[in-house]
Parts: sequence; C-alpha cells; structure tokens
Amino acid sequence: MEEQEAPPPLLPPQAKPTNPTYLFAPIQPTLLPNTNLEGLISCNSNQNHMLKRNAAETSDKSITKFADEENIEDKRRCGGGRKGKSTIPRFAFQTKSEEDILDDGYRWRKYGQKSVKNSKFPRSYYRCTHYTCSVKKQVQRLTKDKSIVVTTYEGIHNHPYEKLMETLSPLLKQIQLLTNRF
DNA sequence: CGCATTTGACCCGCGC
DNA sequence: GCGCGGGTCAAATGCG
Repeated sequence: MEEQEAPPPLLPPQAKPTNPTYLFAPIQPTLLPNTNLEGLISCNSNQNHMLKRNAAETSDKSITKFADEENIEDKRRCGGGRKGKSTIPRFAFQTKSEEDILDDGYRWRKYGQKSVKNSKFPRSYYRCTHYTCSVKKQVQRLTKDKSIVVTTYEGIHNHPYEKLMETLSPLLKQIQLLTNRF
C-alpha cells in the first residue's frame, strides 16, 4: 500500500485557538457512493506528520469546509488526553450522509454509545477489529444539521487496508503464480 | 456457533 | 469529597 504523493495540506481559513491542522480525508471517495465529504479538522498533535501521511495515503480529494462551531472535538483530548499527554494522533472530519456507519475499508466493532451534552444525537464508539490494531473512532451527528456526520479517528492502523487487500489478493496470487512459473 | 451490537454499570478526570 | 460528563467494559442479546 505504497501510495506516496502527499499533496500539500489545506490551510485553515481561520485559526482556532487550538490551531487545528487541516488534512485530507483518510477515505476513498469511491467507497462512499452516497457520501459527500464536507469538512475535515484535526486536533493539534505532536505526531501530525504521521497523521498527514496517513491521511494523504488514501485520498486525493480536497476538503473545504471547516468543522462546525459545535464543539465535537473537546479540547481535553486535543492537547493531551486523559492521562496527561496523549501521543495518539487524532483527527476528525465531517461527511454528509444518511448513514452513520461509513465504509472506510476497515472493519469496526462498536463498543459503546453515549449521549453527549449539547448534542441531540448520541455518540458512538468503535474500535478496529484487527487484533493487532487499536485504532478507535467516534461517530456523531451534528445537532444543527443531522445530515452531517462527524467522524473522529484516533490512532494509525498498523495493518493493511482490508478492502484493498480483498481486491488485490487474487491479483497478487496470479502474479505470484506467474512469477514462480518463470 | 461465532461474531457484532446493545446498554447499563463502572471508571476516571475535572471543577466546584 | 462529590457530582458531572465522557469513555470503556462486559454480559446479554441479536443475527447470519
């Protein structure tokens, strides 16, 4: 899964106090037939370079809209999480979709749901099902616009992009067979 | 039967 | 110390 050209990240139209970094969506638009990518934000993190890399890996579509005033991303976790400072990269983006669960190519298991203050809609918590991988994500709708879903990722996947592998593995097998023959 | 989801309980940090 | 809010656990339940 080596796609490496990292297009320059979008610059924020206006700076928030936390100085969020704008990234590209970590999602293949082609995998989201009914989903418009609407906006994308990121928390400041000392591992933003990793973030950028990860984000740039899977998408070339630019994101324009800034995440809402509705504060989905609480600052507690942005600068440093629960236990002092967190080194886990985090970023969020908005999608316009009827679906809560967007297929981003990874498999997720839901492990919790909570109603949050200042939001009509509950927040759902998911974990990547891959056994070596502890990436988490939160999914939540905006109170103001329920057609917009905010997805917050936490962590970097340490295993291949599953959808891609699914598609690629028959091809790889073929290639292997062919190369073995000669 | 194996896996995912649901959901109330529990834990922890923070502000007062 | 206490209560609140957010995040996670885990038993029960659902589903293919």
